[in-house]
Amino acid sequence: MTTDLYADIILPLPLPRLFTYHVPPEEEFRNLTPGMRVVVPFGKKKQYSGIVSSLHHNRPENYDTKPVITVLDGSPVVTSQQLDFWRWIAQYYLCTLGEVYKAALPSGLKLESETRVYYNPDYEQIDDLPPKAVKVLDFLAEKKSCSVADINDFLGQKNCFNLLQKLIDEEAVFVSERLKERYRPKTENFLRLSEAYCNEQALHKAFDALEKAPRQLELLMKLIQLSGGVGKVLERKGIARKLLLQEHPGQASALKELIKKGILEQFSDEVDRLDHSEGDLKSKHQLTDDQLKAFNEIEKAFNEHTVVLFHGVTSSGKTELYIHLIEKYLQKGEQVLYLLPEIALTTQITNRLKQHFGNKLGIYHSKFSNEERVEVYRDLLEEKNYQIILGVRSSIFLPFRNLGLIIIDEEHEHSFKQFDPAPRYHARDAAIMLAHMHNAKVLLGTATPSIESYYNAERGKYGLVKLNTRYEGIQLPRILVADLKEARRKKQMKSHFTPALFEQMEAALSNKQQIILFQNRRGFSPFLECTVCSWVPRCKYCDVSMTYHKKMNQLVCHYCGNTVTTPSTCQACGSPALVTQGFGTEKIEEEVKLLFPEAKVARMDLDTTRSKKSYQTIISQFESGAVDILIGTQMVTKGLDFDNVNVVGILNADNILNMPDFRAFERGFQLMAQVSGRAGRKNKRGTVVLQTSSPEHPIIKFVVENNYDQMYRTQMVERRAYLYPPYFRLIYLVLKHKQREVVDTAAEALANRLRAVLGSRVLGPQEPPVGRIQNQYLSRILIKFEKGLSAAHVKNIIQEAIEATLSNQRWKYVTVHADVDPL
DNA sequence: AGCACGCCGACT
DNA sequence: GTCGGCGTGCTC
Repeated sequence: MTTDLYADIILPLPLPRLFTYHVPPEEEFRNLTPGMRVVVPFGKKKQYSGIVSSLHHNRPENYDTKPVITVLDGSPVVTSQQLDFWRWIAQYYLCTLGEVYKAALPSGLKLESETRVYYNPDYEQIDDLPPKAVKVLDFLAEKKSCSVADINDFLGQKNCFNLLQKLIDEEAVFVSERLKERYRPKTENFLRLSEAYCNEQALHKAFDALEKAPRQLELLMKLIQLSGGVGKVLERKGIARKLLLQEHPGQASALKELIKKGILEQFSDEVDRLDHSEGDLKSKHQLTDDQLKAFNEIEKAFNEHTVVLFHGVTSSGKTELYIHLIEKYLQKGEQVLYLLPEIALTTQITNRLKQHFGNKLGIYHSKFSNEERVEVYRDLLEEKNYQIILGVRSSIFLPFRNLGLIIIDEEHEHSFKQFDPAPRYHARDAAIMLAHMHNAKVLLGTATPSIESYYNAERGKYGLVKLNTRYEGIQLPRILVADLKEARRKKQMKSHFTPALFEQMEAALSNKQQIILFQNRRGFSPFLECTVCSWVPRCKYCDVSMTYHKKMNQLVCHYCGNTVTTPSTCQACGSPALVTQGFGTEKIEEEVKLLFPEAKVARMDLDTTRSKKSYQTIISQFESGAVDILIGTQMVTKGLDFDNVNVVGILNADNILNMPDFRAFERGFQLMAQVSGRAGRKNKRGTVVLQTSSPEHPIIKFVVENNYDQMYRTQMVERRAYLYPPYFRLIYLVLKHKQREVVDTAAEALANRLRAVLGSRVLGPQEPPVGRIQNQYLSRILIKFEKGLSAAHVKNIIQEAIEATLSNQRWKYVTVHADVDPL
């Protein structure tokens, strides 16, 4: 123990430990508290902004500490409750705190270290320099400073390091690490009366003076009007320049004159990027009797349970019920988090909530810019406007102070689980933990509960409330099963359409009704194939065939993003006979256009909805009736309500059901039930045509009967028999290395080590479906263990086994990551 | 994960 | 002879 102060810092790195720095005695660090951001040196020249995890007086024994350089905050940006939550995530999902930090803070609050190069004005050239160096020096002399990347760009080469080193040795330039604050508040120009004119008398004088300048007078009058009258304008609150000129376009010069005369003054101020406008707050609808009954049951269930599963059929008006519930919590002064899967967060739902809650509603979404996300974060931190957050997965990391309720809509959705970068967390499960920490309630809402949640509800861990009637008596759609095998045998198929679907589409089009076609593209994306030798183009870095994108005439690897232009000849045999295989939404779109040349067709999938705007455009086009047929992937199933859709076509149910995954049937049921729910609105019963080669498949039957319970029971029998969730827990361990041989032996060694303790609960190692990604070979171990075994205990065993295996010189450079509760 | 150091092949 | 490839090891 010393009197010196040390800080354990969380750095945004996938390193397992925290790093200890000493805190200098200066005044600046007097109020240093866990949760504040600090800048610390790391390695030879890097600087990072880290989060103070804890402060203590224990001097580390084995190394000298470096000092904390600066504190970035006057008060913590991460609350102690959040830190506890981070620690739980890291421990439960077997990842580092640094990885959680990276995922939890909007990148605008994470600083980036950037090497700056500065020109030395005192430099006098003595030796001769190579011409390139002179060029760089001239460039720098003009700009004073720039980044290393800028010099590379300027020279048009990849690496200028040697050149730069020479210049540094010459003392012609110097470099330093400068941290760049990435978040800049947005500012706007405002106008107000200048001090000198800030009384009625002076104002009258101004009016007189402007007698001969009607435009300027007009502007002044407008300013007064916008301020809310003469009395108000004297308060000098400031009116946005933009707003003032909006009504008097082209009068910037008149405005300039007013400023020059000293009547008005212009100043800039920070503005919110987010819309706080109240709009017309609409009062909520009355709940129907059935909804009200469900509402009361939910309230009652919350008395006994933290989590309640709300199983309401599609179109039962769940959102309306949520609104009533949210209001209750707001009245108690508590915050509400409303979680939605990424793809479901459409303007439809945001508008609806905005109408009810106005500026109390904050939206947190990946399609929002960094700045916007920082503003939501800061707003919550400072407890300003927002009491409800409508957000995606990552919004569980926002700094809630007083969370009362978390609604997780479409609870069954797989996109709540993060896959690729760690932390591989499930937002639903993590949110339940978060609720426990805040003593809040959780409502899981869905028409097709996940087996796990339904199981928890059935055995009494969660409360369960059902709502089986659709809003305004809308009938459930009629589901027709069309046999693909039979239609093919009888040669009745029109490309991918059975007669049944084709007829329904024709009928709908002639009745001016809309159609949604659903094609699940996963595992069936279009690729190129040589008709002569069957060669298929594959990614250079990954073990997958490349996906063909017609619009861009490119082949794209969906694993690493590598793109190449489509080859015109086969790379194996030189034949030009390359054809596309497989069909995705793009192919369907093309066919529909041929089959229904009169109809207007739109496509909605990952490719067409990259931006916030394009997504919106497609939806509003369909809403307005400008589009007759909408073709899409999963996206079309989520949270969209259209009034005029009468036919929904599921083009191929088999490729959902035939996925090599124990959840394939559950998923298939959810998907088909959800798509079907899009059919039929107010006064007409919709039709769903379900095309399949196995019409007798039990899941197809359950979908037709809308029989969730039966589906659940049959699935539970299988889950028990084959030791799957919810009876068992799963953890995947994925090993990576750039040599096949090294990963394989490492995985074998790790599996054996685990087997020594866990026995037959350890399966594999096995090469995953895609065995190589970005030139790294993969191997996977599955650990399956019964609910009775302590998960924490198993995780300890896993961590020790990984550590022990990697300590062997041979496997030193193998990386291992865990996927806890994989989907 | 970066990033530097260090030890070997292909170029002025 | 150097440039620059990537294997190895470290970061409080």
